[in-house]
Amino acid sequence: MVESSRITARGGTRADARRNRERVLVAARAVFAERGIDAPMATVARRAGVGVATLYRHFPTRDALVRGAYAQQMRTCTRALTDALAAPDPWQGFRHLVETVCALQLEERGFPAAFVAAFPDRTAEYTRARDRAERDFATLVRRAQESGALRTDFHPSDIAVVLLAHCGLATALPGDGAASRRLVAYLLQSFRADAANEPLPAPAALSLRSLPITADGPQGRPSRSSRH
Amino acid sequence: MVESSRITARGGTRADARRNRERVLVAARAVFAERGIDAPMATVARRAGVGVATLYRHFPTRDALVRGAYAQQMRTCTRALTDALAAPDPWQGFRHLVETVCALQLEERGFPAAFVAAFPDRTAEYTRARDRAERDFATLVRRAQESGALRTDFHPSDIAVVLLAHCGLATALPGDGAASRRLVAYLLQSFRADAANEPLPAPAALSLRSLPITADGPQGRPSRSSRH
DNA sequence: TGCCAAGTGGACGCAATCGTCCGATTCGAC
DNA sequence: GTCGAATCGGACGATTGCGTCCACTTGGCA
Repeated sequence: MVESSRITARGGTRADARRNRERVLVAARAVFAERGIDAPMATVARRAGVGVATLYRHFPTRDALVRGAYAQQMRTCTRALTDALAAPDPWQGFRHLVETVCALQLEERGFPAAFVAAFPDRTAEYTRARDRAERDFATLVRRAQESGALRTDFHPSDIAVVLLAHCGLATALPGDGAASRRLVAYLLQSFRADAANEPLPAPAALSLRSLPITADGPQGRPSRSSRH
Repeated sequence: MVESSRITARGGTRADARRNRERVLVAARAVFAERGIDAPMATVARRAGVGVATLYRHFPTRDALVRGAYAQQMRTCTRALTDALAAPDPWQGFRHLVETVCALQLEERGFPAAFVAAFPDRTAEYTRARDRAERDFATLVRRAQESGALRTDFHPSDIAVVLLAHCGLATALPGDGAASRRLVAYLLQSFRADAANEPLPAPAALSLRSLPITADGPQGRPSRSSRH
């Protein structure tokens, strides 16, 4: 995984190309934050100070751009999962993981949509990473349940429910930390074993990979017409 | 306000016009369910078997069409609130209200977006209805808290958090009853007074009317490019 | 049955966005 | 400093959706 390109001495790509790529990513995050993940590609290019063709050369599709823009955040998520597994108290690890991912969804507007959009991604690398994340998370859940803190009827697929719900909230109220924290706190409390006073309905049993997001995905903004 | 048209005896409008209006509403629900609330107006018109101009005459803006399409569901919501207030056990009323609205959000795809989009509506009628709903709901909350079933730190604005989160879930997983029920069950359990084992963060204190939805609203679908 | 306004439908002009093509420019090795 | 190649950026044609205009049809009262 070291030999991706070896033309120009070190780094592989030309210096200006690399610089432009970075500029595009910064601009993409800014534009996505302001106008949503559907913002015109040309807007991103203009903000980055590059031409449209340059943008398309670096990122042939919108998905590629989105993935590139939030790669850092995605890495943070997987690291949070690793940390959670390493934590001495599995419940604290679990709790911290949920809070971290939700905070991430909140702070970088546009990331929530990118996050759920990445689930069904077919890229080999992503498939592997996702499968591993699923396995790790299931392990974390089992440990937290064995420690007696997490209710035993919590199902690993519940995390998808939580993330999708929080994604909806974060998208509707961008940057509203109070609402986000409130929702997360309610949910975490109901996940505690000592809060389980009633049986739950059957788990949704979603596989992260089977989310039908890309099929038609979250529907667009309620409206914005009245331009007359 | 009676003499908008007085040519045709009873009803005010001509029979075929009324029939077309109904056909448009049915088509709108169908199309919104399939392609989201942003579906082209022309598609709705075609499905209804009418021309675009006819559609625009009945519903000058997309918002008007959306409002018309889900007026019935909105009425169901307000009735559910009335019923909840009338219920002998305020907690059961509260619980039933939440479940009803969420079930409604789930069954009629496109309704969730319409529902949250309607919050900041400036129509006089809607403003009045919304204010009344807010007052009634606050009353319901107070009663449920006094009965000892609802935790005392539940804030009326939490309902907005719940509905937005559930809306996100319902939009991402249209028709997935299992996920919806699961989320609602978790949340309802955490609202019980006997589940309150930790203090909550501060409430989001949203007013339904101040939701910044229309400003830029829920961001579009994660992507769908790759048309090449 | 005949009249006329309300109602209807499709075509049209406008605007936004997409993704590609091509000439000009810049990089960096020699 | 020079040259070849990679890169750049704007323009372009195509597609899609919006909302209006206008000529035709239809409903229902006289």
